[in-house]
Amino acid sequence: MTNQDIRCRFAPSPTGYLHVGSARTALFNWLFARSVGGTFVLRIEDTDGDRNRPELIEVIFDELRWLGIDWDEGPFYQSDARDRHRQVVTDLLVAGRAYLEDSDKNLVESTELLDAHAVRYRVPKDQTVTFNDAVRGEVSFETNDLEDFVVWRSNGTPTFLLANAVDDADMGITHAIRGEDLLSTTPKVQLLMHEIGATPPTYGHLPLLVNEQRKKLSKRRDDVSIADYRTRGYLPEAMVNYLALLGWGPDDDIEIRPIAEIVAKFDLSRVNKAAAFFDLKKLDHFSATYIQNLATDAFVAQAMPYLQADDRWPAEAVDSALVSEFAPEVQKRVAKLSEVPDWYDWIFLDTVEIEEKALAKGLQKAKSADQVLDGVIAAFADCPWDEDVLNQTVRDVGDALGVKSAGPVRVAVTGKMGGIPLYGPLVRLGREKTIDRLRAAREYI
RNA sequence: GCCCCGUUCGUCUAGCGGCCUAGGACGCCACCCUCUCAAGGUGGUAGCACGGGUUCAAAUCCCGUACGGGGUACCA
Repeated sequence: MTNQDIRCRFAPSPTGYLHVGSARTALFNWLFARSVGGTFVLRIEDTDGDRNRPELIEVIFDELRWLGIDWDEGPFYQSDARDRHRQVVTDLLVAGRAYLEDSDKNLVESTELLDAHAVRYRVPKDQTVTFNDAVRGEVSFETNDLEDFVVWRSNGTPTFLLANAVDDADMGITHAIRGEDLLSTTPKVQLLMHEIGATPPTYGHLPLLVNEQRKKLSKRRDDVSIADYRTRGYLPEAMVNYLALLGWGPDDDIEIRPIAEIVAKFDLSRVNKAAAFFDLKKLDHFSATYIQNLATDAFVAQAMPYLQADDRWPAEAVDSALVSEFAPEVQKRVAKLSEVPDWYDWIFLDTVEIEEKALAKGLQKAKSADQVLDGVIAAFADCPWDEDVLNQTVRDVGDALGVKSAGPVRVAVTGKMGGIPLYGPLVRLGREKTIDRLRAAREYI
């Protein structure tokens, strides 16, 4: 088999939104396929009729595309192979390799029986199922530890075990890369594959992604929806880069790098075996770095929707030229796009509300803040409205009083203790609004 | 309970018998820069779970113990 013959797949079941664990599995399959020049197949495992939510299928595709994970074949739907699955179960029953649950009949005398009875596979005794896992090495199970498992539900649908085995065989999948939570289902699936005369693919079980409690990430408990990260304005490149480093690391210690390099470096056999904690702090660092490296225009284009959607001001109030002017300063300060508006708010707002701690620390407790504001108000009344002049003017007022003067001014004008450099935006804000804010703040002291 | 898997700084990882008095990154701390907050720069903090082997030599190989996790559904 050459690398071009390698076929792997991502096979999600549409029972929920795409979450980071699934996305990581999809990514590793994709990285593996791309790194060896093989084929990446997308298959939707929609056999569980009750828990299926068809409306989520498109959403899953959309999230994959957003992440830049493209597929070469598919999407295929497991439900389309229903007849094939039914035939396999029937063959198993006829051959005596499986039996109907809650029924005396050993054979399928009428196919209707398959709509009312579950079917269990007759697990052979005294066998050892051994396979060479691409990431964990040799793993083996005794069939005597396996119960006769259900391959067909009484509602007339195949279970994951059967559908997965049949589909992987029929689609010529050579490598099944999936989460470690599926490791113990492997012997069952392999047994079924042998029953239908197929050669099982090479399995590669990825270490689980876990939370602080070291438990498998769960949709209920943990914050794991890819869609949520997207909404919050994480860049997909950062997300993918970070995800690629969970359970794997390049040998040259370079972490933040283009996906093409990751593809070139990726090696399935070097994937780790131990569970990995999904660390939001590190993701933020990756995202911040990617945002910082964005060209100004690209950053502005991506940030505009977040600015326009902010309900503190009308969308029309967001002037892209103005956004652009201070973009480089904002880029250095955000980890995700949803944080952007808070760095610009004081520029778009007519009046600002002074934050509680800024009021206390920056104004009321600041030394001579009242005199600073009085001095600046007076000086700003007729000085040239220029960045350098404003800067120097505030300094002079402070020097005359022997205190640091920029703090109170910043709090008065922006309502916050910290922010992007003050004087450039002040020029754009204008003399009138600036002085109004200084006067308003003066009242609080 | 039973089966399976795992264990390098707090976290993600490099390491695949000598290059390791264990490297990088995030975080944290300090300093520099600075109108603030950041960014950036510099430095620091902290780890091979434990016990036995094998070997001239072990983070790396083997066995055991402890701890953690996954599975044990007519979910996947």
